[in-house]
Formats: sequence, C-alpha cells, structure tokens
Amino acid sequence: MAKVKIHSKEIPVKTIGRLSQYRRALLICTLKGKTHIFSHEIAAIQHVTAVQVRRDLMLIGFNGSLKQGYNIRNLIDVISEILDYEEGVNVAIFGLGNFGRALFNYFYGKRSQLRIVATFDSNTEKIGTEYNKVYCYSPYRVEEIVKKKNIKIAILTVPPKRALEVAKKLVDAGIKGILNYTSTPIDVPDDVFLDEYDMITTMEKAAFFVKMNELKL
Amino acid sequence: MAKVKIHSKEIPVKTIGRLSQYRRALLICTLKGKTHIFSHEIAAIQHVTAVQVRRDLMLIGFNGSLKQGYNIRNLIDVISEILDYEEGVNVAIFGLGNFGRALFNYFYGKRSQLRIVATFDSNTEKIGTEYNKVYCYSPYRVEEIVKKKNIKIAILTVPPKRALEVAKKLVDAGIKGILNYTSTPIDVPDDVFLDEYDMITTMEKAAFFVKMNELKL
DNA sequence: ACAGTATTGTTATTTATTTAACAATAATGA
DNA sequence: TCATTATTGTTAAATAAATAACAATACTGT
Ligand SMILES: NC(=O)c1ccc[n+]([C@@H]2O[C@H](COP(=O)([O-])OP(=O)(O)OC[C@H]3O[C@@H](n4cnc5c(N)ncnc54)[C@H](O)[C@@H]3O)[C@@H](O)[C@H]2O)c1
Ligand SMILES: NC(=O)c1ccc[n+]([C@@H]2O[C@H](COP(=O)([O-])OP(=O)(O)OC[C@H]3O[C@@H](n4cnc5c(N)ncnc54)[C@H](O)[C@@H]3O)[C@@H](O)[C@H]2O)c1
Repeated sequence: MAKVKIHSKEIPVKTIGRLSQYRRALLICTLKGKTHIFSHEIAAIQHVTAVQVRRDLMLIGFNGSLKQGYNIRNLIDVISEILDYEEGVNVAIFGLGNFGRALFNYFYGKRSQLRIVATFDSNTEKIGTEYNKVYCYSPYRVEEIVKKKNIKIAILTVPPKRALEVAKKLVDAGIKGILNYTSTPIDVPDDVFLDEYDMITTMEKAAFFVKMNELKL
Repeated sequence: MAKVKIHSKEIPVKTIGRLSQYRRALLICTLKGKTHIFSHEIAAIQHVTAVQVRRDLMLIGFNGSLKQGYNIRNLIDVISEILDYEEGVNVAIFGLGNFGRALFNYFYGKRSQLRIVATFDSNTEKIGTEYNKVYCYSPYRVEEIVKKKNIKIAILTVPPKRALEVAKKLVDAGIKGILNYTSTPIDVPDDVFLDEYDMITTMEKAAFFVKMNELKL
C-alpha cells in the first residue's frame, strides 16, 4: 500500500508521515500563541522545503491565504481529520523489557486516540502485574485478549528469536499493524501495516558517512 | 548526501541501508553452516525482491556463480569492506534516561567497530558513575571529551526541550553524525549525518492505515 | 547431444517523489 | 496609479528508485 485516496486524490504514504510531523510543529506554534504560518516557516521547523509543504497541503485540499499564510488551528483540524480515528485505536506492547517499557513511557498518553490497553510478556514475574495501570498478560492469551479488547496495533519488542512466532500469533489474532523493533524481519499479509526500525542499521549508515566524509578530505 | 561513489559507481543511500541488512541475514546463515545463497533467498529474509538484491550487489561489483549463487563469506567481507571503518568509530550517548539506557544495552558490543566510549547526562546522580563500564560525564564537558576521545557519532536521547541546545554543542564539538530520537527536529550542517526517528509518527501512520483498511470493507 | 531449467548480471522501462517554474493574487508604498 | 514584493496553488520537469525484461550461462536429466 503506497498510496491512499482522500477526496478522490492519491496521497503518497510519505505525505502522510509528513502531515503527522507538520501537525506536531503546528501544535507547538499554537502554544506560543501563533495563529497563522507560512509554508516556509513550517518547512524550516521540519526538514523539508516550502514547496514540499505546499504540495502536501494541496494534496489534502487545504488552502491558505496569500498574505497571512495558513490558519494553524484549521490546518491542525484538517490533518487530524485525516490522521485520526474517531473511535480511537487500541494498541498493545509485546515484550515488556527495557526497550518495551521505554517506548511505553514515551508513548503513553501522548495521543488520546491511540491507547495502550494491554501488555504481554512471557516472564512469569511480570504476568499479572500492572505497568502504568495497564495489565500484563501471558502470551498464551494473545488471541483471546486481542479480540476482547479490539487491539489493532502491536509494538513488538520481544527478543529477536521470538519475533517470528509472536508475529504469526498476532496476525492470526487479527492485529492490523505491527511496529517491529526486533532485529528479525517479519512477514505479514498485505492488509497488515508493517514498519521495521533498527538503530543498528541507522548507526551503520552513520558510520559509513563519517568514513566517506573523512576520505574526501 | 544522497549518493556515494564506490569503484567510481554511484551508490544510492538506500542501497547502503540494505547492504547492512543483507549482511545481518548472511551472518545468521553462516551460523547455520550455509556457504552459498541465491538472490531470492536473501530477498525472502529481508523485505525486498530478488531483483533488488542483484541490483544492489551489481552496484558494489559483487559477482555470484550461476549455479550456487553468492558465496556468503565473500559477500560478508565485501559488504564489511564498504560499511566498516578499519579504525572503528567512537560513539556517545547523550541523555542516559530509560530510552538511552535501553539503546545502550541493545547496541553495546553488537558491532566491534562501533564503540560506545562515553555517556553524558545532566543528572548529578548519574555524573561520575559508570554504566556498563562506560563513564558518565557532565554535559559541560562535551567539547573536551568529544575531542579527547575522538567521538564521531552521537545518540541523542535528552528531553525534547534540550534537543536543540545539545545538538548545537555536538556540532560545535565536531560530531559528524547524530541519531536524533527526541521529538524535536534539529538542523545540522551538510557534512553531518542526521537521522531522526520517532515512533509516534510511525504509530500515526499505522493507525491511519488501519482506519483506511476498515473503511474499504 | 540437447532440450529444459534456474539463475545471474545488466539494460530498459516504469513508477514514485522531489524540485523547479510560474501564473495568480493581494498588499505596500512611491 | 502602478511597479514591487511576497506568497499561494498548480503544472511541468527532473531526479531517484524500483521493477521488468531478457540475454548469457551452466547445470540436469533424458
Ligand atoms: N530497533 C531498535 O532500535 C532496538 C533497540 C533496542 C532493543 N531492540 C530489540 O527490542 C527487543 C527487546 O529489547 P530489550 O532490551 O527490551 O530486551 P529484554 O530482554 O529486556 O526484553 C524482552 C522482553 O520480552 C519478554 N518476552 C520473551 N519472550 C516473549 C514472548 N514470547 N511474548 C512476550 N514477551 C516475551 C521477556 O520476558 C522480556 O521481558 C529485542 O528484540 C531487542 O533486540 C531494538
Ligand atoms: N524516538 C522515539 O521513538 C522515542 C522513544 C522514547 C523516547 N524518546 C525520546 O527520547 C528522550 C529520552 O526519553 P526517556 O524516556 O529516556 O526520558 P528520560 O527523562 O528518562 O531521560 C532523559 C535523560 O536526559 C538527561 N538530560 C537532561 N538534560 C540533559 C542534557 N542537557 N545533557 C545530557 N543529558 C540530559 C536527564 O537527566 C535524563 O537522564 C526524550 O526526548 C523522549 O521524548 C523517543
């Protein structure tokens, strides 16, 4: 799924990602009392060009005024209408280790429509406890709880060796989106959103560029 | 910097990222005693097509044999020659909170050429202690320590409000790559590698796709 | 010996994404 | 009044990346 239709226009996935970032920048602006903003101002905050911003906004059919630029409040609302899900989406974390907990803390409460409603861990000392008021279940209960709590998105932070089996269970249970942070690539059906991020790959790219830059001297 | 020359051929940055992933998959294969591998096998492990793999390998001038495919050991060596930096690269973490520590634990020791040689935190209880045998310095000493220890890459996990000031200090001190995990976008000169990752943006994309898929029904 | 098969390596094509170009517009002020 | 300026919205062009196509090759089995 690389594009999506909104108002009968095709929207690239990359635009969706940028809209999320624009909104974040805009929210900070409103806190500062700003009411209007120009495309080049948005561009300066995020890492994009003013043209890119205008093009993205064109795609979602949002218009600014020539002299004042874009109305921040309205723009936030329009982006939210696109990105957000009225009823909200339920999320669960699988693997409540150091990394899972760090993500939990960071994510918890940041977006009102995105709710962490369960955690899963195989460690018997964790099962049955609450972390940030959210109950920790045994992985045996994945199917049951995912259905009962209508969980749609999974954050996968189990050990790499467990990734494949857990991912399979998730898909079978009806999960529709997985953020896979284990270093094991997983496969999912077409109708399941998948994102895989690994800091080591990024670090290797960084090191490569450092090397390249030094050689250029 | 979107492309890089190797053997006088232009290599897209994306290829570099994939090479890192290929190598990881290959290392696992060697552990299993495999000596040769076909492009479609590599493709099946990672999320790419066989054509993509062959094209990437063509770009770095690596040849396989028609009947056996690619020699895994050789391929790992060639990729390592491209990605790795003989003398190694020194890395530091800025912000030793939950997230910083989780990344530390994950990263520490995974790549012999990429060494975490220092951590920095403003919390006086952390300054002067060792975490995983690595000393924690006060942010006041950034310039001094970065130069003394020849630190090239920074993992940025300070609170979002501190991101801009710390990033500026890093660049001034001579850091050449930053992995920015704070939700605050930062700006760096052209000769500094920058990667910004934020799980909330990813989560919002995931939620968006879940929503889209449901509407399609 | 040779048709059939599976694979690589590379060029050509297509698709996706970004960037550039510019007309339209509205305010400013000489 | 009218040139100047700064901006938007949109089309056109350029660039980047992925995919397809296919010749070349080497092995298999008959
Ligand atoms: N992508 C990144 O940048 C990145 C960064 C850090 C860690 N990681 C990865 O994230 C994962 C977690 O890292 P960590 O440091 O928190 O490790 P950890 O060992 O602290 O946590 C793993 C947790 O998963 C639990 N677990 C094991 N099997 C399970 C199962 N079948 N179902 C549910 N829970 C299960 C364990 O009990 C443990 O609590 C690892 O795969 C690690 O490689 C990725
Ligand atoms: N990108 C992601 O997906 C993601 C996930 C989790 C957290 N985060 C971000 O990572 C950062 C850290 O998160 P956390 O949960 O570890 O928070 P935390 O509060 O536990 O850790 C922050 C640490 O930074 C230290 N610090 C403060 N000012 C500093 C300075 N000037 N120099 C050095 N250290 C300083 C604090 O003492 C603390 O130890 C935050 O910005 C958070 O938003 C991002």
